[in-house]
Amino acid sequence: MTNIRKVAETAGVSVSTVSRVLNGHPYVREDKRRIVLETIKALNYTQNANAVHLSRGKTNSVGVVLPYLNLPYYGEILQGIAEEALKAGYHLRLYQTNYDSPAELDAFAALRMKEVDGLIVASRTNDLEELKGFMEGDRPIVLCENLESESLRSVYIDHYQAMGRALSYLQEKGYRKIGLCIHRLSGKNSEDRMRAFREYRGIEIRNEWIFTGCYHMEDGCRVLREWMNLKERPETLVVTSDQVAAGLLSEAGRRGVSIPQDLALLSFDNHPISELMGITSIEVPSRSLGREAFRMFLEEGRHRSVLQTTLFERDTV
Amino acid sequence: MTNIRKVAETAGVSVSTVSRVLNGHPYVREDKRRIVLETIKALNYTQNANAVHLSRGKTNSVGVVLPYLNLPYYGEILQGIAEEALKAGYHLRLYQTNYDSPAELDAFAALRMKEVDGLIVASRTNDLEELKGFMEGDRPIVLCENLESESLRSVYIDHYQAMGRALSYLQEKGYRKIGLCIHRLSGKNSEDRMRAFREYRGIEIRNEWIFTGCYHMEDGCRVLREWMNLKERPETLVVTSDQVAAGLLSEAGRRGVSIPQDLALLSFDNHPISELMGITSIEVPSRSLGREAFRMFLEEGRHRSVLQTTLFERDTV
DNA sequence: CTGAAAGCGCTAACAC
DNA sequence: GTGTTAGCGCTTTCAG
Repeated sequence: MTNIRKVAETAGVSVSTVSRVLNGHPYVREDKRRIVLETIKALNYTQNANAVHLSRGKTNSVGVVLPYLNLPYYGEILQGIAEEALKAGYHLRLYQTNYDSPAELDAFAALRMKEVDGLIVASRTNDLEELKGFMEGDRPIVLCENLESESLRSVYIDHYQAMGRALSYLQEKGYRKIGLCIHRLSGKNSEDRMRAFREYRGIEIRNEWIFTGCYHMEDGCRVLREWMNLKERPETLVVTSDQVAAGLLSEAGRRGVSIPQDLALLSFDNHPISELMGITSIEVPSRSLGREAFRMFLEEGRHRSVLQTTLFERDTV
Repeated sequence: MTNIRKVAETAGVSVSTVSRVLNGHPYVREDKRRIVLETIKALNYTQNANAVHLSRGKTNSVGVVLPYLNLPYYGEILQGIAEEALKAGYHLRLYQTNYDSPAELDAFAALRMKEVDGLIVASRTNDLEELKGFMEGDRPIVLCENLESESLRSVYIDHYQAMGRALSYLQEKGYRKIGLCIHRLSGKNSEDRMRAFREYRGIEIRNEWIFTGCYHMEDGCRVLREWMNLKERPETLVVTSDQVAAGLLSEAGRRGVSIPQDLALLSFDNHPISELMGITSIEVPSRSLGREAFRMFLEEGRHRSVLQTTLFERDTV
């Protein structure tokens, strides 16, 4: 167990001198610095991160809270966070929650326990007030949702606006009967989308045209079959992820449903698959969302940031 | 800054007693236990993880080293690891490397610094010998590649065998001229695949039929165009990921190339997209790979484990 | 059952 | 420039 004291002793200097060269502090004579460096190498010494963290009171790492890892949307957010973290010399601790409340609280507990310097929450299931209880003075929490708060930081896409835009685009194209494929009904982002959907005027919507639990391609296939079994069908579906839209589209091909003649599809994300399959999609800049979330964690001051969406017209509307 | 000592003082007991109730140790009288618990709640006290880690010499977390986060293969591995880690009460530290050598070494440095209790390496770029230099007595390193080693642990898919099987399947189907789409040429897994490809007898292969840098759908599109520009074309392509095969397939549709008549495709992964698009694919159980990797990190004893692949015949061969 | 005290390994204020 | 030393907050012998 070779520690800083041993290095100091064998190098014939004090621990503080060793600490200074370790941390690149000034005021160390060149010859001492050199002998310390040599001793470190000779003893094959490495700092103990936990001791450093304890002493410094921070860990240079940030926790990322997300429900699933195998969904492109979260993969991209994570990638964006990772890119910025790498630049800033931060590391990521992952809290994959499956929207399980205790698993999510775990991440917040880690914050209080000073295991992470801050938290980026890509999506959550716990109540905001509950979560606020875990706040620690200067340890930022960034949420990827539209939020007004003194204490929390928020990077988001205006899903209310994006949904409104989707609907007005469909309306312009002459569609009236509109259905929806959505991940879940709870959660700020989903609620914003739902609200926009329900409040929009001049279209026909029905509860049985709203399909929830749509995450993967398979869900898209399932929804198309359900759509076929409907007595009264919507003419078009707004789909909150490209993966699901891809499932819908390909199942439609198999079942002889013409897109967009029988059913139009307007999707969100604009990931490569939508371009590949010619799916009209509204880009949600998830990678940028991740990047921005990390920057917001790092920088003091900014507490709120909106990212813009872009419509890509292709062949499914 | 409410710490264990303060809790002890206000509860009127010693720090060790507080520590005992904190850690659920036996031999604490019920009334003391209760008063400690109450004081903890009253003072809104939380343990400092870094102090615990320092004192215990372990962090209950494992580092995961992988090149990219937005590739389904790695997403699934990560998901598998996360599932098992959750069960075991471990946390994940992410080291996303982009196959950048220093970024990868960072993870190994963290191991030496006792920031993680072990490492799971999904894919690496550094030399094995170099990495071994970072080994710490009892801190396991699990690599997702075929490896014989006393010190390292290995969970893998036999890519040599899987490739051989792919080729013999194609051969049975009457194909002779075979090309290859592969991620990269270096790396144990890729080398195993390449070796199987080169050593296989009775088929025609050419260097210009080997396409590297194939990760995403877009790469598949690109490769199809390159294939079209070839004077002499292979009749079939073995593709090391469904995403890339999907790109090839859809670009083929756009360019009027018939699959499998003009070009057959045999892919790896068997992720949902291959089922969706009817791509013949050899299942690589990446989720299980992740799960198994974590178990191997945790359990003493087992040092080597192979996972089997399964062929799913569909419409592209 | 309980407490005192010796670490765990490092940082940084302070004195020289 | 350099060394001494008091923390950082917790765990865990060891003695009682």
